[in-house]
Amino acid sequence: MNEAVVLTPERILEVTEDVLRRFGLAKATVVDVARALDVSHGSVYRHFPSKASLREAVARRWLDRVSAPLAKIAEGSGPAPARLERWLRTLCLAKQKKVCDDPEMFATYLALAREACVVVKAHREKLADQIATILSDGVKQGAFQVTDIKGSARAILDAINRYHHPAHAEEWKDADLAVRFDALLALLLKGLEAPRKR
Amino acid sequence: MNEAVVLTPERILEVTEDVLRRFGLAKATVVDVARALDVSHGSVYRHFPSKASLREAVARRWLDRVSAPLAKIAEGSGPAPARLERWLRTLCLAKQKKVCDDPEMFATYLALAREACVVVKAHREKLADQIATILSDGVKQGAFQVTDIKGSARAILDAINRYHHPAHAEEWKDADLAVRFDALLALLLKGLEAPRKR
DNA sequence: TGAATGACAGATATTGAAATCTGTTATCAA
DNA sequence: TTGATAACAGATTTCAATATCTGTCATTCA
Repeated sequence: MNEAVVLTPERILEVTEDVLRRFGLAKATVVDVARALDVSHGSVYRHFPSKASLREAVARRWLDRVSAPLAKIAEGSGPAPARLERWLRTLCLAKQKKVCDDPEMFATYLALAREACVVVKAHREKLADQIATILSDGVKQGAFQVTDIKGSARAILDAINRYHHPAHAEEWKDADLAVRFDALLALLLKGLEAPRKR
Repeated sequence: MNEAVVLTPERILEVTEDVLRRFGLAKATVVDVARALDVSHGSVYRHFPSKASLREAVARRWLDRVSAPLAKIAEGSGPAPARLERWLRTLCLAKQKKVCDDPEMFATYLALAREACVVVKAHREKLADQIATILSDGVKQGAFQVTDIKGSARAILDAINRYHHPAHAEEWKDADLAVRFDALLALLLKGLEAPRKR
């Protein structure tokens, strides 16, 4: 089964993800990971200086799966308003999907978010950068009137906080979620809109 | 000390608040409350059917102290945009102040919010109603262009979620809080703004 | 020589018994 | 008759002993 496979950080991350999915964050141990890799637990520490940093690396890798497809939308072409709307909807749907599809990894993300972990902050900053790309295009297209691109990008991300931050995941089951989200998007897009040339 | 004072629900709520502040939510018991009232713990159950409902009643009373001053602003007069801004700022400042001034009661509020407690939902609904009052005035004044008053009120409350929801209290210490909040308010107010008559 | 192991110490989690809490009610006293 | 108590049962928490985990490092092996 476990043949002479070279132990790599990537391999450790894969297996750690599996262990987290199986046991949950609270019960998963470095010893579990080592056992699954058929190595001593000391070997894991050659690649990750602590259990906490292993946990962060796994979360970072997992969150990158959320932000990578969004980057494609952000860097796309076409009218900026439609692109921003698509980006925002995609982000929130992706997070909503993760709750159902990958509950234990999502719980890890929630735990890290509660700890104000740098990985979650970096993820948020990456998302804001993507929004800023779209805003910048929108200004060039004359579709958006935005003076502070980065500040507005962050404001938008804050504004939809309730729809993508893991602390609010339970609320994503509310029957009126879509209606409320639509109303918020409409308000934000209107706030970004450049005056119509008449 | 404890003379023949009639045991009333109001009195129980006051003392429960004191017990919560002293011991914190996790350690405070009905027996503690009864002891502080110099009655048997069974007596508390004559007025509140369970520990949970006592906890909720205390939280409701405490949250009413947040929403009551806001109602005064909402029902005030003057230009709706300025009033809405003042209302939003007052809400967020009040919550920020509670974290420092009343940490144990705030922690109780956080715990209830995490449980999707009806008290917290009612609080949120009350806040949205107050925003709707201001929006309605703004529409009458020709300052706001809003088609769905209630929906927009909820959208606004969602938009500032990161600045008033207890789950985000740790983030209220961020150095850039004020700048980010300002940017968000500007965006929201612009989104509400009626077209200028030219 | 670089990677892995296994032993180790201190930290943390688990466990089962004991203590305490929550909610209830028969009884008592005013 | 109403409000309070104290006793009770089942549920939950606490506690101290034990087990396990985290992180480290001397030793071994390929």
